[in-house]
Amino acid sequence: MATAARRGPYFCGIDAAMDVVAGKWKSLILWELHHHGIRRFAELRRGLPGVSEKMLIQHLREMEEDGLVHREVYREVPPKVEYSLTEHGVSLNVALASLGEWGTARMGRIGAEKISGDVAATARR
Amino acid sequence: MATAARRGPYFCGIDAAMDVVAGKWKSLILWELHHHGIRRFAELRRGLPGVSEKMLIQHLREMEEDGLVHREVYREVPPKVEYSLTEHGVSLNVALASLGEWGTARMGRIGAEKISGDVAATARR
DNA sequence: CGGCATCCCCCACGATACTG
DNA sequence: CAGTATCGTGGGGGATGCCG
Repeated sequence: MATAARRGPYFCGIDAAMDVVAGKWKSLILWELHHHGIRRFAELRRGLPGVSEKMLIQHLREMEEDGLVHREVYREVPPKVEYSLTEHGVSLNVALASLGEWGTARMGRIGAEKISGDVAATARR
Repeated sequence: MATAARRGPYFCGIDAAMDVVAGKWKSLILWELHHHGIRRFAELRRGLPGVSEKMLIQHLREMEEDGLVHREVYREVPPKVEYSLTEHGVSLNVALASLGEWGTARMGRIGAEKISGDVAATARR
């Protein structure tokens, strides 16, 4: 069963926000959806090298439950499902922007490498 | 041995930032140190109800290794150790501010409760 | 006071296989 | 294509006890 966020009680706002973003891939899913607007399941998979099918769907479901992601199902053959950010999800991404800049600066500071596009999934421990 | 951040490679800045903040209490430690400036070990413990001694010291060491926290040891009897944020740690906290506001807003949205205590009580705007 | 050492548990996460 | 189902595991994290 998907657990999603524990929904409190929290120590403070950061605690509540981290709860929703906790999970190995959630912030990356946010990032991916933010930059592409709408993405199909397979597109998301390709955008997140190394993610397993199971974790991707699980995180997506939890984020949907938390009101961050919208899931649109098209009853066709072959199946087609589109994921996008809700208003709430967009606002979270905006709030994450400054953190992203900090992280980028830190990467330069410590000389960390960046995973570009479809470079090896194995790069990630 | 403490692992601290994996130090890359990363997908993006958010990835790098989340890596450093990942851990059940790290963001809360940041918050606590930010609002009190300098704190002794026992003070931090009291400010984070529920944290175990082991996790607190482990997270503090990792954050020190990541350059976020400064550890000042006084060779006295009884022992005295003071923790504070480095410049880098302060900048991370600044970057976390907007996320904290988002989380606070979300708490209202979903009707989550707040853990009352030193951390929450000292939060002011 | 401020740690470090140990034991142990749970579950987030991964791998694999199958389905509408 | 977009999922389910199931099993196994690593390590994050809790509890407890000892030490300078």
